[in-house]
Amino acid sequence: MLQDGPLRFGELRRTVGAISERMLILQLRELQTAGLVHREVYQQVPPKVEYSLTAFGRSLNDAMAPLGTWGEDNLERIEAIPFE
Amino acid sequence: MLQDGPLRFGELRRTVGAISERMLILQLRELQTAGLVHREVYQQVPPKVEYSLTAFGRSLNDAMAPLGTWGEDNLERIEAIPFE
DNA sequence: CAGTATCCGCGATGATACTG
DNA sequence: CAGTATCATCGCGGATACTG
Repeated sequence: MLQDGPLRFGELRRTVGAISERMLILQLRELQTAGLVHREVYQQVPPKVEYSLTAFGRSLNDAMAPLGTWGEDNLERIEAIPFE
Repeated sequence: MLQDGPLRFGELRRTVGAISERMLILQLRELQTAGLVHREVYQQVPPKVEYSLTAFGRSLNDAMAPLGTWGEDNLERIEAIPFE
């Protein structure tokens, strides 16, 4: 599970790991449009932008938590599934 | 939410709705390989095949239930999200 | 640092026809 | 009824280069 505090773009990138810069941006824009993520721009140099969940985003995060737990509980079995 | 009893291929197709025959088969085979779905073949004419969840499948279904509830609870807001 | 812009391949999916 | 087989398309996402 990811931390819940606001994260800067670079932090997010490192935290998520296996995602290209392009896709991370596209996803963030989409989540923002959907009202799940809030984007806060700080007018300064160097640029600083923080992303955080909205209340709506947190509600979805909560709803997905059991699925995350299931994934952890069944990691071995899941990883044993062959690629078709 | 879908019913949980065994369903025949045609029933599944009608129940799910917007899915091509091809994709339904591919998805079912994949779910079967993953151990989430059980496929029971009845040797008779006309052919009869029933699909049902395994215990593993039910556990995933349970883990996804809260997400389903969230979706229902937020249907209006979700449908208001514009296509990008 | 936090993005944009552009090009491009390839796999996912649809459409259609056929079968035991 | 319950699939399979084949072909064509299309847009997702990777790679790379550039910018305020």
